[in-house]
Amino acid sequence: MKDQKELVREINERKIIEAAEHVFACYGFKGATTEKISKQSALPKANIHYYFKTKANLYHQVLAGILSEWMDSAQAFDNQEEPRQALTQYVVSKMEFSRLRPYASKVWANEMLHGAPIVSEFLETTLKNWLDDRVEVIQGWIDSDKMSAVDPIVFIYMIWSVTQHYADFERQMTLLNSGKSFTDEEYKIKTEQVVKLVLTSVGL
Amino acid sequence: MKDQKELVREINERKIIEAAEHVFACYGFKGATTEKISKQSALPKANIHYYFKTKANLYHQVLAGILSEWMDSAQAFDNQEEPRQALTQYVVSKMEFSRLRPYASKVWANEMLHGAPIVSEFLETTLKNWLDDRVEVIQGWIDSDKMSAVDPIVFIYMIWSVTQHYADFERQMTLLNSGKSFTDEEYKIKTEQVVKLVLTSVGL
DNA sequence: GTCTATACGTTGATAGAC
DNA sequence: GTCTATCAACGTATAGAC
Repeated sequence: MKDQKELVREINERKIIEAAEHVFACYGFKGATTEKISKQSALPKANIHYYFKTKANLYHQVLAGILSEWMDSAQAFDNQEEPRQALTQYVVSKMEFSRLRPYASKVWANEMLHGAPIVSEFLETTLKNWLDDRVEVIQGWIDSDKMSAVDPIVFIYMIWSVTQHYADFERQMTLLNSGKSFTDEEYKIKTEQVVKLVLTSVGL
Repeated sequence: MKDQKELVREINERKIIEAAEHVFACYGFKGATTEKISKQSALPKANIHYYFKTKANLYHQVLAGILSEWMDSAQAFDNQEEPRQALTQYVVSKMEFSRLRPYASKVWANEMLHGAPIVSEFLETTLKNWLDDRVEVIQGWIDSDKMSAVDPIVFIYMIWSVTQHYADFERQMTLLNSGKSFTDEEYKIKTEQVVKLVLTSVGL
């Protein structure tokens, strides 16, 4: 049984990581101050350093959490054998991630924009392996005439970009929508449209 | 005829804006320091302030330049009457922009990620008008059965995201390509693939 | 117009009382 | 483990010599 202090530590670390993800997403690594994170988490600034030692370390841990979630949602691709079902499920899962975890997506985008200094290794190993495998699966579908012949990499990048756009460029979309965010119902329809475009683009 | 000093001013301002675009793209607004910009432009730090007064003002001017280029490339959409030609030209033009001006695209993406504090007004007015007009054009094509019935907005967002991805996520693509950037020839092929996917997605 | 030296504010991090 | 007070480093901006 966990003692009191351990429990407090867990709760506070979670609070801080959530707050940090929010602040890093909104201001970037440099623009995010430990004071902003402390206010967002409703915890004193010194506690941020007590729990995470440095801002850089906190950022690392935020990214680690995002990577682990990213890999989870990547599994949606493999739950189905047929391209139509697999791609639908994957796109829907990516769109849900953008809807539910926009800050995570933005932190990720920010890290990429600025040269991926922290997650380079993950990209070169885990993600590259995942991508290579998925390219093979797609190539298999193409070879057995289940979808049209396209460059699988270009196709996957299209799925990533179009789905992540709904998180990363949320602000642009809202401003172009007369300042109104999409309702859940609207977002559901947008998701269906995205699925349709993606499937149609490869003849499904 | 311009005198010597005016010429020097023009040349230096251009140098600084180019350097600033590069540095803002790589480090974000906060992460970009006037010292980095001064080194990148090979001009003393004090001159940055002499020409642009504040870092914020310099950032404004960098964004203004990007907006103006953005509107130029937007015209590619209107050079053709038929959807196939218009969309092809537009996608190619967006892909070229990502290839030739990756830093501009990244500064833009960064501004969006962090809530578009500077360009909100442009988005709500100029860009919103442009978008509304293009939505009408696309709806016209749909109504006259020249392309399949899709949500024009979702479709345009797809074009934006997939083309801009090649600039903003350049680093991710390079790392997933065994550390090698795309050659001009490879990029040309990728562009053709993107055009094909976009056209096919709406039945063209 | 150019550039060195510096003032001032901000921020990451810690010491030390509780 | 919590939190206030404070330091040291950095970065923007400017003053003033050339």
